[in-house]
This record gives sequence, C-alpha cells and structure tokens, in this order.
Amino acid sequence: MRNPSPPSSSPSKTTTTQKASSAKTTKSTPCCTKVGLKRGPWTPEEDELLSNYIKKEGEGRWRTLPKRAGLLRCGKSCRLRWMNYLRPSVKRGQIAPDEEDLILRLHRLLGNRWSLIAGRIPGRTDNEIKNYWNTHLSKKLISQGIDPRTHKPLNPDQSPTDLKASSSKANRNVAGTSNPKPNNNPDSSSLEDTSSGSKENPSLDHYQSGITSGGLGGGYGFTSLLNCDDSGVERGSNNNQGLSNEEEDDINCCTDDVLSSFLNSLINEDAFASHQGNGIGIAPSSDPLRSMSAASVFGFGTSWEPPIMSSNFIPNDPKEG
DNA sequence: AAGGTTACCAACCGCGGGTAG
DNA sequence: TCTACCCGCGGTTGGTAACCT
Repeated sequence: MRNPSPPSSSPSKTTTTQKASSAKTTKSTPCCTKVGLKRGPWTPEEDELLSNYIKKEGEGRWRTLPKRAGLLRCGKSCRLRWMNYLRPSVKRGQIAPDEEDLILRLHRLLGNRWSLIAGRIPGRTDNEIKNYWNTHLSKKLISQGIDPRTHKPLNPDQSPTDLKASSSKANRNVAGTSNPKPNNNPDSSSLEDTSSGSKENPSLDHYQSGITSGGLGGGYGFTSLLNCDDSGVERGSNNNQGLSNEEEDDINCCTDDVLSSFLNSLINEDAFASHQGNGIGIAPSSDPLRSMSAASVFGFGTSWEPPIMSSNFIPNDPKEG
C-alpha cells in the first residue's frame, strides 16, 4: 500500500472538474457547482472537522453538513470522504484471500453492483471493492482467460500473451467503461462454464470450482433475479427470455430487502452446508428470513441449488445486527 | 540518475430513485 | 400530479508512488 492515508495538501485535481453539472438542470446539485468550495484531497484538519462533527451530530443532511461543520466542501464530497475513509467501521488494508474470493463470487452474481457487494463484506466500501476489482481481479481473470464482465471464458483463440498485452493500458477500459451496466448477465448458461479454471491462483480455483460444483446451476432465472435492480425492476434486457409473465412477476417482485435476506441465506446456508459436508443442508436459524431457503423466499420451487458463497467466510453484516 | 511507464486508489461527475411539499 | 431536492450509486479521472529502461 503506497499511500494508505492519502490526505494531502496537494492542489485540486484539475479545472475540468469545475465544469457545470449536466444539462439535467433540475437534478443538478447546487452544492457541487457552487464556486469557492474546496476540492481534491482532504487534509487531516478537514478529516478531523468532519469526523468530529459526525460523531457529535450523526450522519445525514449532507447538503447542509459542510456549512454546519465549518467545511468548505460540498456535501457529496463530505459524504464520500466519510463513507469511504473516515467511518470507524471502514477496514483498511489488504483484501484477504477469503474476501477476494467472496468478491469474485458476488460479482459473478451481481455484476458491478458494488454497493451490494460491499454490503456483504464487512468493513469494505463499494469504492474500495470497485477499485480492487478494476485493478486486481479483472486483470487476474483476464490473465486466466476469463471475461471479467461475464465470467465466461474469453475467446479461446486469443493467446494468453494477447490477453496480457491487451490488459495493461487497456485496464482502465476493463475497469469501468466496458461495463456500463451491471453485468446483469452472467446468463444462466454461463454458470455451467467450467473450462477455464485457474491453476495458478487457489482463490480463483476455489471460485471456479464453486461455480462449477455448487453454483447456482439449474435454478431457473436466479441470475435474472439478480439482474433486478434494487427496486425490483430488471435492468438487463435479455436475461429472462423464455420466462413466462408469472415468472417475470416473481422475479420483478424482488426487493433489496429480499435480495439482502437471500444473500444472507446463501451465506448462512453455505456455512451450514459446508459444516454438514453435503453442501445441500439448509441452515436452521432463529431468523425466519434467514431460515427460509431461497426457493421459499422467491417461490422458485425446488429448482434452487446450494449457494456459492465461500464457506470459510461468513460476513457478519453490522446492518443485520 | 533521469525519464518514461504502469499501478493504485481517492475523489469527482452525472444520473436515477425516493420523497416531501 | 408535479417539482425540487437529497441521497446514493456506478463510472471515470488524475495525482503520485513504484517500477522499468
């Protein structure tokens, strides 16, 4: 880690960031366009002001917070700084192998839904996970012939050298630009892709084998389910082909809470399953939601199969109490 | 040692959803 | 129902440390 605590007094990035917000004027946030606000890296003094204020007054009302806290920053900037860096629950430092494994698995399920992924990895922020994905994991997958967007094998004709060559400066593109919307599409068939496992990275091996063996295989539309956005509206355009209207209704009715519960159940059930050694068990739980199988949560009948979470990592989401 | 390139990551931007009035 | 505002998300940028030639 080169610069674990980046606050610096270096000048603001660039004037380009001073450009007015979008043409969507009704949505523009005045705090961001207001001149005279400080930009760029946070100083320790600013950090302290912000932390102290939030400790005293609590989070929220970001728009007015800077003024109240005596900061010359826009609310967005304050929120970001707090969320990604100052929050006490933020865990700094290396991503552990089990965390990496979980990120891989969750990304396969959720695509670039960084906040959802982060919600399952205690102490990690969406920004951190996104960065880690873009700088490490996507490259790793590419170098192993796996398309980081779809988690499918890349074109088998493409030699590893080509892959490597295209993955360096182009990494920036691998990062965000090439995946404008959540993967949304590890379509069901992709779940059976088993051909390109890693031999050099145990973590990825685990990742691949998890997909292969436990996976979400079989279950219809689970990936479609995960393509729902938080409000239950499916973002992907073509993942529910072949589903009946009722099936689509089932899928579209999912909410973030339900999804969250489902992810928890995946985690719990997997832990239980691995404990039982058969990979199929359903974890008993005092939490009714958690104790429900995904099938019962979503009415998927019996088509749902055991979870894919890493069995050695059981996040204890603070939100869940 | 110097200059160039790559890797990393904090911070910014634009947009969409939710909601109060 | 409409409008304005707030919040949060995902994509992108750019500064800088580390590495390479």
